[in-house]
Amino acid sequence: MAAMARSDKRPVTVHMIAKHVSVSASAVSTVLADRHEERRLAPATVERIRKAVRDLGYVPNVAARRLRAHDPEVHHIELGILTSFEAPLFLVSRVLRQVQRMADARTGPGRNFSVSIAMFHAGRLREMAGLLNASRFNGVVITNTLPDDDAFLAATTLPYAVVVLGRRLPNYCCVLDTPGEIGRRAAEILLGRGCRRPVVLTPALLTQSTAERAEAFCTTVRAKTGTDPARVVAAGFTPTNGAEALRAHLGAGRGCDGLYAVTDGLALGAYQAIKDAGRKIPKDIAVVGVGDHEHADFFDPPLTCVGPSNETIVEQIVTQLFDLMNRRRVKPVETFVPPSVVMRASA
Amino acid sequence: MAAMARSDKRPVTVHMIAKHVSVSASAVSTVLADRHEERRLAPATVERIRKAVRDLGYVPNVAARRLRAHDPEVHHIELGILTSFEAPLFLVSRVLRQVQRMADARTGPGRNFSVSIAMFHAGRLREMAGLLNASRFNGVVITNTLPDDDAFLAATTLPYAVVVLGRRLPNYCCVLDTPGEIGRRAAEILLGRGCRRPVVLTPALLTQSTAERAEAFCTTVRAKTGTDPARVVAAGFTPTNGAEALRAHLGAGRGCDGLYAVTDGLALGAYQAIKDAGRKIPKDIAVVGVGDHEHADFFDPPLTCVGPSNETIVEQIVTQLFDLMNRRRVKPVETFVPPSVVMRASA
DNA sequence: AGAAACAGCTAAATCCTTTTAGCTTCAAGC
DNA sequence: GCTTGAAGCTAAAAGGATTTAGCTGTTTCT
Repeated sequence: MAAMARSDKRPVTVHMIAKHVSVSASAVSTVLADRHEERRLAPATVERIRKAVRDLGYVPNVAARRLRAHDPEVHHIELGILTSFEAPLFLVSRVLRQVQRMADARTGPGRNFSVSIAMFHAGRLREMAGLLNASRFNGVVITNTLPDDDAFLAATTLPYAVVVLGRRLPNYCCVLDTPGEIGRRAAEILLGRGCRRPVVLTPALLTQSTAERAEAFCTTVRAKTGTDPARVVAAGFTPTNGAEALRAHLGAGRGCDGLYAVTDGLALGAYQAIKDAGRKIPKDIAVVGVGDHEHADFFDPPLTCVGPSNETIVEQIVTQLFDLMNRRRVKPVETFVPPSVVMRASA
Repeated sequence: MAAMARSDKRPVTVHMIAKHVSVSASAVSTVLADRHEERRLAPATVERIRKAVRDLGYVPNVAARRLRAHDPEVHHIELGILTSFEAPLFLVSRVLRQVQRMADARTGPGRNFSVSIAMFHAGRLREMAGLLNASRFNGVVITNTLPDDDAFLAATTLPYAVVVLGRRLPNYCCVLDTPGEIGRRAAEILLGRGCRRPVVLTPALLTQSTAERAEAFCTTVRAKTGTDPARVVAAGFTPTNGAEALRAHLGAGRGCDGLYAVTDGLALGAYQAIKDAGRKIPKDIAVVGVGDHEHADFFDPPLTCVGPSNETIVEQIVTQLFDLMNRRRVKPVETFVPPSVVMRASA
């Protein structure tokens, strides 16, 4: 039966079931909604329909249901946060909560919102259903894209409200931290503590933001000390990757008295490697992260962060998204948010 | 203008714009899709339409677009993970990834899936748009519900594929850890280490699962030692809440040589309170968590966990969800997954 | 002058479901 | 024999947007 459904050319519709059982579409719909009692369908008919529904493998078309079911007096607005599967959800969930808050404030009779998170495979944003023909969302926030996705976006202007978080793309409203600032401040903190052998820890696959942080860090260190910092490259961006990479570096006896990790996941792994090597944070090695981990404050010792200032970023994103939807803003703008520095015990 | 749009009775449709400008709906649609060049609309007309679109505050109806835009040869299936805003996303994102993996495996010509996370305000699941009339999802996984939501679900059988994670509801397929097991094992570990004054740390607002963990823990301790463990209640479930609650307990001089935290967020906060009090983990106070935190392995010391075994749970959920959608399973079943124990350094 | 090309637009069909109003047939009641 | 009621079903409209085919004038070419 299942195989039969699989091999069918077209999706099964209510009409096809109706034809198959020789009844009307209305009868089928009635059964699907479990309202055959109140509408007095004969039990035998109900059974025949049920069987056909099962045998043909019917799956309702939600778009059609929605169109039909919705109250024509109310406006239903669909918002999405688009992020890659591979990325952590911390910032995303903050954005979601804030979007929801603004949506709730505008919800009333005649207007309501649905906010959801949809994920794409990193580098394959273009394959996401309904993106191009605007048939899924009234407005989206896009984040955690890879270079391929950026290229796709740059080449296609999506015909609805789009705010891009953390990337610069000329044809969209973009919100991101002030270029170069984060890496520079991180370098200043480490050098300010007297670090002589700073190290930067990055994942192998750099995004626009991580690349820029590393770059600015190196540039600043070079400018102030004349030499480039060591670069330690982790296989991925999990704590495990970070721990392995740093362990290898420390194990090889190469010096390190200050570490800048371009994501907090890596910093967390670095903590473990540093402690395993018998070094103290911050006495032997000072550590600076970026504040993209929910619990940076509960690291041991608490992690000093130079990073995007999340409240401001989220606020900007949401304001722009709603402005775009109201057509109050027309031209794309780039918004740079200065980094926030949170000094804690690790540096 | 915006005010005007706000006060309108009904949502603005393409037809309303058309009437307003005295052109046909086709013309308006053409302009909305930015295809007026290829379809040779007069620039003046385009401008008039554009102005009306702005003035009337048109927002497209995505359900209608989707119905029209979709390729009738392909079946589009919409899956959702429904969770509350307040809950952490760790397990949710694992479920999502696994659902997506199974969906990808079944995607082909003629069949594709969208998976998304939708959030509800804790206790107000019933207000989620499209839940009741099945006009939003073909199948959902529901989790992180509060008692009010559970009551709502128990009273309403949603007419599509639903799997409930972490709760027992008679009318749905439920997947959850074996009742009582987690708390019991946690107690055994602490008592096995010779703890005499075990403490259980819980949030003030208990869910089915947290309540049960605490209960089973207490029962086991009572059975083996004759006395109930101390109960420390945190205001919420963040690390900060946990730290505050435990600090108060330790500060008051009440004893504690073993701690069971019913969520890892609380355990993380507890670590801080314990260290601040100058006590060592696990020497002075052993700690057991539940493994719902992504990085329990990178706590310092790594957190010993007795908790749901996530791979198994996620696998069960996804299997059942797809079975339900294929109508291969009809009756609701309860699936209990035995807890997994991960001994690390904290106990 | 007549044919062809073009500019600028519209009518109607289509996507899939659900619901409303109402049609047929048969049985019971007067 | 005629009305009434119920049982069991159907036809058709509606929901909003998009697209296809095609219509009406005007201009250009021969």
